[in-house]
Formats: sequence, C-alpha cells, structure tokens
Amino acid sequence: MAKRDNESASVFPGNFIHDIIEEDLESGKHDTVVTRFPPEPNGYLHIGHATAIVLNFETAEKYGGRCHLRFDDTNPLTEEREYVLSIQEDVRWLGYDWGEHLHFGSDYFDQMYECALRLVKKGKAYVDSLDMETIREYRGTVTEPGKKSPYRERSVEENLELLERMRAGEFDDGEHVLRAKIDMAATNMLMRDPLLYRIRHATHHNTGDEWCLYPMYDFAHCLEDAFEGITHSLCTLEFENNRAIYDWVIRESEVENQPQQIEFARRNLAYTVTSKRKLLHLVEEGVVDGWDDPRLPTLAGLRRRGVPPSAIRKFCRRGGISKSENLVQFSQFEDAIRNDLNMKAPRVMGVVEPLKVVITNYPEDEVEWLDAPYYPHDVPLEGSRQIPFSRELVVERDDFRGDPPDDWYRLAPGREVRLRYGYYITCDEVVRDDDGELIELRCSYDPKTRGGSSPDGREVPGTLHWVSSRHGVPCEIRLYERLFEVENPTGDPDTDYTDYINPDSLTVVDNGLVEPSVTDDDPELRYQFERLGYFWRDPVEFANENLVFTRIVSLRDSWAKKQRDKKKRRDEKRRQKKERLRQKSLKAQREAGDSDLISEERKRARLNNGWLAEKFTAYQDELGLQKNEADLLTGDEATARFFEATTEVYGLAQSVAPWLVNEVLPRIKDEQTIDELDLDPGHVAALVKMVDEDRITTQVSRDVLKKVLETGENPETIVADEGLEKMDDASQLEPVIDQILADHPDEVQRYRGGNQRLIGFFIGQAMKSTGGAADPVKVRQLLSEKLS
RNA sequence: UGGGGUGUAGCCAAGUGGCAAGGCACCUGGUUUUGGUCCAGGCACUCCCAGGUUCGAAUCCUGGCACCCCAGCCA
Repeated sequence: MAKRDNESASVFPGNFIHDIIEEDLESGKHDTVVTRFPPEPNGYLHIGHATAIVLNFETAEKYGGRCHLRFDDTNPLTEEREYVLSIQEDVRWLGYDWGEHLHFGSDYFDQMYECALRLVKKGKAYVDSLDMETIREYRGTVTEPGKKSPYRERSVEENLELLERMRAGEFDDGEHVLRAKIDMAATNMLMRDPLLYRIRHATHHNTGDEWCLYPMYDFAHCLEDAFEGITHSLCTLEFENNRAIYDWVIRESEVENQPQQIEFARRNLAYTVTSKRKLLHLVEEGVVDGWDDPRLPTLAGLRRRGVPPSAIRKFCRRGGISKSENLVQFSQFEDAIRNDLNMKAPRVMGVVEPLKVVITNYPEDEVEWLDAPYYPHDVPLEGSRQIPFSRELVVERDDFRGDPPDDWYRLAPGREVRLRYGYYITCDEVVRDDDGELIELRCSYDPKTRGGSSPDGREVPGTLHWVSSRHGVPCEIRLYERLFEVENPTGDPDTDYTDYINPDSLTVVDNGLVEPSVTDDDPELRYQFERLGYFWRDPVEFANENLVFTRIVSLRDSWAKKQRDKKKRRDEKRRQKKERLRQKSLKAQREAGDSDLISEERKRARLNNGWLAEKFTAYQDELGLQKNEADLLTGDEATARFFEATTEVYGLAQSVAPWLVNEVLPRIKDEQTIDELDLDPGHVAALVKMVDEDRITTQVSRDVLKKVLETGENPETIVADEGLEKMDDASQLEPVIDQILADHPDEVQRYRGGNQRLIGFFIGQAMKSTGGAADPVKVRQLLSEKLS
C-alpha cells in the first residue's frame, strides 16, 4: 500500500457498512473482508468514483482484508483498452494498490457460462426468441404485471440446444436471448424474467472474438463477486432494486461464496457534472480542453489541476458514507485541498496582475538579496531562499486603491505598507495615463525597516507580496473557476446543463511575474503564492518548456465581502424555496382530508369480514378503545382473537389494547400473523396485569416480553427469578441515586447551572443500574429533591 | 396509481428509548510580517408533518407528506 501520511487514523467515520461488517466478523459469517472496485472500462474516473475507491480500499484495509480492482467488461460495444489503462493509472495515483488482484469480468466468461447451463438444466432459465420490442411490451409497466413469453415453457433439452448454438455463433445479434425464469408479475420490474445473455458479434478488448454471447450485468456482476470471494459488494443506491436478482443468481447458480451487496449513496459535488455522456460532450464540443482539463471533476483533470491525491482522500473521508441523496458544497472540497496543502506547500511570491512600483529613494543599480523563509511560523518545516529587492518592483494591482474604503489597509495615496520580507514603503505619487489608467506608483522606502519591521515599532497593518521587476521570471498564469454557474447544473428539467456553463471559468494571464527562486525547484512542487493561493506548474506546458502556473485553489479571502453578500442572497432564495416546498406539502396534507390513521388495507379486511367490522365498532363503543387501537386489533382475525383471548384472562381491555398494539404487534414480521409468534395470551395478560398493579415497570414488562418470546417461560416466573419487581421504596432507591450523583459530578453541576433536561440522563442511569426495575416516577421525585 | 429507498442546521453527517456528536459555511473575539493558518466562543428549545405508547421519543407504533430509483438485449 502506498504511503499515505498519517491519514489512517481518519478512516470513514462510523458508517452503517462498517457496522454490518463488524457484525459479520463477530458472528463468524466471515473471517476476512474482501471488497472490490468494479469500474466499467468505458470512461474516465471522476471525483464520484473516488469515494467508492477510498471506501472499498480503506474498508478492506481497516479490517485487514483485501480489495480487488476488477473491470466489469461485459459489453464489448462500449469498452476500450484505453480506459482500462487510464483507470489503473488513476487508482494508483489516488494512492491504492490492488496487489495481484487485477481482474476482469471477462476472465470468468467460461465459469459464467457453466452457471447458465446449470440454470437451464434446473429449469430456471430459458431461451427467449421474442424481439426486443416485444420483450419490452411483455414486460408490462410499474403498475401492470407483465405477460409470459410464448417461449417461456420450452423444454430443458431445447433450451440447452439453443443456448449451445447461440454460443457457437449460429444466430445473429438479437435473435435469441437467455432469460431467468422468475416471475413476470413481480412488483420489482427487474425480477420479470431478467435477461442473462445477449448475442453480440463483437470483438472484446480482452477475449477478442472468442465469444459472441455476452452476459448482462445482473448475471455477471454477482458471479464475479462470488468467484473472487468478495464478502461485501459495495455499490451505489440505484442498484437497490437489483439486489433481488443478485441474491437470486447467487442462490440458483449454487456457487460456493455468497457475497452480500450493500448500497450507499454516491457523493455529488456542487457545480459539477459527472455523467459520462455529459463529460464526453464537454470534451467533444471543446467546452473544455480534453479529459484532463483542470476544470473537469475527472481524476485526470484534478491531477492536472494540481490537487494532491491526499486532498482527495481527505475529502472523500469527510462526512463518511450514508444512504441519503446529497449535494456536497464546493467549499467542502476546497477546504480539503487547502487543509492538505497548508502544511506542505512552501510559500513564494508571484504577482498575477503587476502594477509597477518605483522606490524613488532607492539607488538605481542596487540589488539586495533578502532572506525569506519558505514557511510561516505555524508550519513546522524549515527552509528559506533569497529574494532580490531593487528600485523597481511590481505589486498586485488589486492591492492599490485610489479612493480606499475605511477598513482598507493596503496601498493608497499617502499610505504606508510592508513589503513582505522587504521594507516599509509609502505611496507618494500615483501616475496615470491620459485615460486615467493606472500606470505606476512612486513610493519611498524606509531604510530602517529592512526585513519588514521597524525599530520604532510603529504599526503597519498591511503586508503585500511583490516581485523585483528586473529579476522576476515572466510566466503565464491560469486561473480556473467553477465550470458551471449553478450548484446543480442538471437539477432543472427545463434547462439544459450547458446553459449554465460559466463563460469565465478560465482566465489566462500572460504577464505574470514570479520570484526567481522557483526556476531551480522540482517542477512537481506545489507552492503557496503568498496571499493568492496554491499554484503549481502545468505539467504539460512544462514538458513543452513553457512556464505556466495553474492555480489549484485560492486562499480563503475574508476580504471578499461582495461575494459573501451574494451568497447570503442565494441562501435566502434557497430558504424561500424550501419554505414554498413545505407549504405545498402542508397544503397537500390538508387536502388529503382528516387523517384518521387507518390504513386502506385493514379497512378492506373489515369490508370483507363482517365479524372484524363488528369488532371494530364494538371495541370502540363498548370497550372504550381509541379508534386506531381498535383499527390495529381488527386488521385480521388472528390479532382480534388474540386480543379477545387476552382480555378473557385479564379483563381490562383499555390496558391490554395499547400494550398489545405498541409492544406485541411490532414484533410480528411481514407476512406473519400473531399466531406465529407462539405467544400465550395468558402470558400477555399476566404481564399487563403486573404493570397495572404496579408490580413491574413498563420497561421491565418489555424486557420480560422479549424473554417470554425467546423462551416461552412464564412471565411471573421470570419476574420472580430475576427479582424484577418495581423498586419504589425510597430507602432502596436512595443509595442508587446517591451513587449516580457521586459518579457524575459534572452533570450535577450543569443541572444545577440550569440544564434541567439532564434529569432524563440521571433517570436513565438509575434505570440502567437497576435493570429497569426502579420506579421512574419515584426516581424523578427523589432526584429533584436531592438536586434542588 | 405498483415496488424499492431517503428525510436531523445553509450544506454534508453521527446518533436507533435517557445531555441533539463532528466537519464545511456563517458570526464574535484573540494571535499573526499572508485580510492565510491557528486558538477561544457562538450558531437545531428540536430531528419532514400529525396523532399515539412511555416517567422520558430524533429513536417505538399508526397515518400522512416530500424527494430519489426501477418498464436498456447499459452498468
């Protein structure tokens, strides 16, 4: 594994995938973790892939497993060798090593075919000879079931023969396909006999012309995982519906390993597009300058931009992984880059937009070489260089204002500033041409301030970067801005993303000037140009012997107030939009009428079952149950009967009903009835009675129910054996409470300081230490007495 | 109007019955020879909404709403 600083301590913050893995490791389901990054070689990798790469490799690393790089190359029409090379390069550049585990889906074509044969023999797959359009028609829609293909019932022999002939190349593209025989009426569209193989007479980048039969994703991917012993197959959210086929194929193919697919949300970066089609369009239309254009979110573009791989890793790890749709603000990414570069990049001076400054009282031909450290006091690195000071210098045009605002502390008529590591200078005279254009500043320096400080200790708030005109190295500087003007260029269905392209995404400055020290540096070096941002030499131009600096990212600029205002306005607009959405939702809810908390399903059940309907009203009118309790208890006969059986033992229906509804019903899994819980109504009755009689707390009743469900034991026995009777005696409770207060002095202080909500924390502690037996009401009372 | 998901601050995100983590952004102050960095503090009476259970609910139950994905011989 490539060296990656000291980053390993900051792996993905607690995420649900790692929880699953840890459970699997603990339960012994797996004793190692094998993940994979499975790109299709039909495009370049981008920042969105980076998250997947970092997640897969670092998850494997965290648990001492391994991560494969596997190309999912099952479609010869779109895939190319060029991409398999560039993808490897990008992953390696990002800092990951797959060791010997470079694999191709196409390596497994033989094994996959074996699986297909097996499915056919089991009657689980068939050759369909419908054409594409008809297959589509027969598939139905999301609301209507599909129709069975007339070829669905072909014999195993016929299917086998046809499949062999397909393999042998006897048919043209599209004549036949192999389909799984699952269920044309499945509510999950993907389970309506998904295609497994299609005929494609095409040359594959890896297997050449050996095959004319290529597997579909749903068949191939899970098998690839299984063949490689992948334990956890991490993929993005859009594959959630595919998990059903994934599991089906794994099961029916009877392969040895059973990988588990887990989906997570891809990470979307504001102001970018990442779809292959759109990226390709930008490149082909010349909107940008190739796949590695620094404005592109491709890894190639980011690399050319100068973003260090460590910064990308940092970015990917921040915020971790989840399942919700997201759009990460660009500032998040910028911060990761600055954070990374701040501690590494030597500081030098360069001027992007030069303004001539003549030091009138400095001797004409004199040159002083001043010592300038590469790093500020807070970066623990050593090193310095010499920089030349002379009579004629340049400073940043932006650093002068003829008519400065109040809080301006840079150059202005009559103002004194410090030139970094140089002298204090005062602006005496402003020279403009006939059009009023600024030509030069005539300043005087204070010889006693060499190095940037004055013996009299006078305050000079502004420090400017500068370069000696004569010694500065001329260069081109490229300033990149975001490629799109809106956060989500593809978010509006009525506007094409290309309409949002920022016409000013690239500014080329051809008269930049950098201090001469850089000429001898490693061309790979990333600098901070003081007060401007992080820059590096464009590697392509450097190879052509041109000196071109690219701005990787600017420095944070708290002076840029105008932008802040703009942002505020934007936030306000967003807020208003959110409010509108909220209002719309509220309105829809109101229009939906009174929500009587009753589901259509149970309503229907009662419509079809007079007894249930009768009970529904009886429970409300005669037993005095709440409407929704009555509803829940009369959704099916088993539940209603269970309720009746319970009340027969313990007659207080108003106690039994909510307990049943809130504690027992939730434990019934889908497609199950209450009978399958194997619960004795008498036991429930006993439990409710104990609660009613104040013999146990609600919490204990819940715990005991759990135990009853597991063991079938009598609740009375459990309570007696484990001593779970309610503790409501002050003499019993007091020592417990005293102990808690003694153990948590900080919380006690905060409570007394006014944080009344902490009472819940103390009660929680008391409940915990008594196994739930303490009477919370009594505890609260005692607690407030002691804490007052 | 079927199925699968997701809703916690401006953005990302932990938390799964007992004190609403953290980061970005933003706002104060301090340090500073970078209007950078760093440091200290602030920023969610409330977790999509409404009911319910509970001593106690972001978390459990019920109903609703919003958004995303699925009808390729793409992956």
